Amino acid sequence: MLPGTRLRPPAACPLMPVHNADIAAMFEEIADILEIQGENPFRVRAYRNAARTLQGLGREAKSFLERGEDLTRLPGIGKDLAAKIKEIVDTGRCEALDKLRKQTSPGLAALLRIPGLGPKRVRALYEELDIQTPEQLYRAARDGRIRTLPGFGEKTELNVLQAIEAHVRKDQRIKLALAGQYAEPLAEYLRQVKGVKQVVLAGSYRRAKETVGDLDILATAAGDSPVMERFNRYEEVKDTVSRGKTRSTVILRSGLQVDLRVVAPGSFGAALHYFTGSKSHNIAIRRLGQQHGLKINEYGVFKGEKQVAGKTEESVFRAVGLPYIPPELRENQGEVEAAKAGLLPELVTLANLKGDLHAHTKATDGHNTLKEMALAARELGLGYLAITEHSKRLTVAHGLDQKRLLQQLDEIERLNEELDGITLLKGIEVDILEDGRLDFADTVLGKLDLVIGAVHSHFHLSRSKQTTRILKAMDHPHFTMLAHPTGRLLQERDPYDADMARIIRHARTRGCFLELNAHPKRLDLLDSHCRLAKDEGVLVSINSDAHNVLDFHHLRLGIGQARRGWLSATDVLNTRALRELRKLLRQTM
DNA sequence: GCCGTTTTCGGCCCGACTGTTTTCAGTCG
Repeated sequence: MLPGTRLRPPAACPLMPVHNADIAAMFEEIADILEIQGENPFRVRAYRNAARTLQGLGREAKSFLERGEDLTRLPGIGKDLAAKIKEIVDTGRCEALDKLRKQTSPGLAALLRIPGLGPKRVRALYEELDIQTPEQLYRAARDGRIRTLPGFGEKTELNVLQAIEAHVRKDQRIKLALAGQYAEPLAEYLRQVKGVKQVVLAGSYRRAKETVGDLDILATAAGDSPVMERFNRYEEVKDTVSRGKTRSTVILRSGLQVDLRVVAPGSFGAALHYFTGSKSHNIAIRRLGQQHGLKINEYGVFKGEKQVAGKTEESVFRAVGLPYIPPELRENQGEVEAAKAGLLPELVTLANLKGDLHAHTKATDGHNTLKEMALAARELGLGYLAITEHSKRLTVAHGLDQKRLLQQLDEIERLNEELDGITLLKGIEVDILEDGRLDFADTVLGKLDLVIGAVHSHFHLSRSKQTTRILKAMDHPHFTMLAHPTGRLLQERDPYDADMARIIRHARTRGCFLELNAHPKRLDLLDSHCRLAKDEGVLVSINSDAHNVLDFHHLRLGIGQARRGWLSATDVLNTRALRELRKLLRQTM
């Protein structure tokens, strides 16, 4: 099967509410078409920047307009784009996009997604060979027609063929935790090579993004080190995509692409900054450099010919008058401005966590006993652990009914008397039923230290029904915390459609909490939700959702996600000591 | 199309690698 077109979400129709993602998709489409038409690349970038701003906003553009707030205050959005956003929100359409669509073939944007094809080549393929879809491209390449075009050759034709085939086979991104399993051993292998001084995993892996598209590895090494040679001979390497003296790209057997960049030690900081990204953060920093009369590249910070910084990342930031910005914040989502103003948050760390408020045992779908889970949590330095089994409705997980829950509460009490250094809290992960009721009676829920509510069914309700359902559950007097608030499973299931901004505001009103679920598949709240929660003063609990004793290590992933959401220790519920935690929990009951 | 310690025009980040070229365009990150 050919890749077909990776379809964008359809442009919103006038009767449907328009979300930021819809507007962003329309702006991206405009950018694609303009790019193929050979428009001013900076104009193209303006649309892409605006799309990014909208996606990271955390609040609907619609609500800005309803409150009469000025959209041009947002970064990368000026008078023209603000007017287009308003047009899209009001009508569901964008006249400029409609016009562009008429001028071009709808499939061309999909061709841009094929590695090796940029706007120039896509345009040439369209104009010379009338190629409009990946299928047509595949046939043309197979028939040897691509090589006849000026600027194309045999090699390019072969690369196109392979790129399309690879495009079909592989999922584009892999989950952060899985990336680590490939990345860490490879980094360790490189560290063993003669002459190598430092090896660091950079890119989106270092920024702790939920998924990673490729691995970026930075090394410093002596001039005669065989590191590049050894990299290309790593036993998991299947293909070498490109290979130079300072930079190589390979594909591992797993399909994962890995870039290695080697620089001299004096350039380490500049290269690490450059290679960590994000791209738009780097652009912002380089622009700031220009304002200071400096040129910044991966080799250092330069005033004229002279290198003035770059040995460490700190020195790069210092050169442009900024404090160190942690990698997780480098998305050009306000971190540069915050750094300038001295308003960067001191981000939460794993060491700040004093406990975990979501875990399962053998009683439902977990694999270890209460005691084993308690001891494992204590081993990691946690002082408390909430046991939060599934409720009876979740029969697939062997959810607890009232009798079994009460038995478990007794057992927890006995264990708490027996164990030192860890306290088990009595909880439940209760199902939020379709109508917003909870899957247990008040009398039972009242006996618990905390009640975590979760949606495990009816994922496809309309936005308004889903939102109402969750708000109603939160209104329940015993409701403490909303678990995995978006319900997404990375690369498996989209989040359910619910108004997160409203849910977060409601949590503030009700005095309850939101979970950041640290499971490698979940990692929700999203970063933008974390920022919203922080702004609203809603505390977030970073929970492992452990189903066995090894799962507590997932907390590290949750911390990465929380840091990307700008959270400090004070913004996180389970950084509190047990006594203070109990006080906070009681306030919600 | 955005933006302003070079502010309403004229800039807009910067370099490596490949392939098709004889000096560089295109793509990528």
